[in-house]
Amino acid sequence: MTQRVAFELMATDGGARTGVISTPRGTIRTPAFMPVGTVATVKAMLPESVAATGADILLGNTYHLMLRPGAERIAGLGGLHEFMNWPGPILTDSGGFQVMSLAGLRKLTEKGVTFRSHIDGSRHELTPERSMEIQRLLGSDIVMCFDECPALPAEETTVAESMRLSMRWAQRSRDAFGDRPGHALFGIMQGGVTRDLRAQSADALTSIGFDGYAIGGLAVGEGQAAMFGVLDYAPGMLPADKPRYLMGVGKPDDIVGAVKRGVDMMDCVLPSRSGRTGQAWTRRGQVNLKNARHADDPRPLDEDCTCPACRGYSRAYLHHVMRAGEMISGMLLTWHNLHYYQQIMAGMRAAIAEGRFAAWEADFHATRAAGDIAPL
RNA sequence: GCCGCCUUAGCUCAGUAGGUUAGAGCGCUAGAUUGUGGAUCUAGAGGUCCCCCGUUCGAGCCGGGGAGGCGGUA
Repeated sequence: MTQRVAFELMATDGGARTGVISTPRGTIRTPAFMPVGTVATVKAMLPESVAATGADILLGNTYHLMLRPGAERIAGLGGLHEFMNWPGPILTDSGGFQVMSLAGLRKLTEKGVTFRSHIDGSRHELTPERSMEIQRLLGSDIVMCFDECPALPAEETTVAESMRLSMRWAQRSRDAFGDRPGHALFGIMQGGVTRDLRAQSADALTSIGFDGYAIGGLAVGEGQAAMFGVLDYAPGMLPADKPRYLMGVGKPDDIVGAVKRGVDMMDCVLPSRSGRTGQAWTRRGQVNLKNARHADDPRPLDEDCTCPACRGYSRAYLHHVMRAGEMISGMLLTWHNLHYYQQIMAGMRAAIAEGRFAAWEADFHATRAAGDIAPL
């Protein structure tokens, strides 16, 4: 396991890029969508099923796994890959985002964050050093720096101070991570929707030096137009020879727009969470299977989709099991959504490689604009 | 037959010293969800307050009669 994590850029088409990230645990085709497996499970899915959708890499989460079952316990059981039966690459989020979104009574200092668990109220401390240790114990292949992610909109001075703190934490993360062949450390750009702050953040990160660079602090309330506004310049501020990871994004059209602007990796809870709440994402846009109009519809969700939900079940059945709260509803729709997301990624990779991304994107939008199939 | 209790939204039920437009939970119809709490939030539709008569300026509420339900009893 002395092979280094490396990124090879294969082709570009406009701003869009395609390539391969190689790791000792396998290769990651980019642009890549990473299903989220927060607590050592992609909810409602077996790992082999997630792989069958076309996913090369999963996300795990420092915050959730440190609280339950505990990083030391997972290390004692052979690491996260062994523990959850996913042999491929895993990227772990550092916990900064969850401290913002979940923890109660958190206290932020230069050193790190003290907070109370959302599970049992117990007190914990997370610092860049501890986050690096937890991600090492988990055996993460791609480790994320510990950062702070402010919600938008926020005062520019607040965003600036937060960004500078995250940059100091990035240096401490880099120092604590050390040199670990076979494992990568990604820095996280912050700076909200202010170009100058994004530039300062990019400069800080590139002077430290990372194996890849994430764009954080987006899709947190600013809206797609503002997000695309940042993505029009942010990827270009990062080294072209390293992967660029847009964190937490997004809806299918967010993903396409991000790849168009030079993003190589993304993750989002949306396909899996939506799958459990009845929202399907298809070529034709968003379809809510809980809606009454599907109750008598014998047609598949998408007749051209090859996922198990579309091959074997009617809209009426998906509607029924979703309304009845049956577990298979979350399984089928999650599978479909993850499958569709990976189809988008595969389509973009092929189009970029062949220099026809613009045509692919036009078709993507035209198919969506036509809308869902007509009600019976 | 007699006695008691009950009848308010699709369901289960609140609601009176008699006072604008009668409420809740669930369900239903929709919406939101972006580095996952299988979480949560938002909005909407829906009523002959069992029926009739009366008292009253005014009745879901008070009086009389009737209908239906549940329980007890002969």
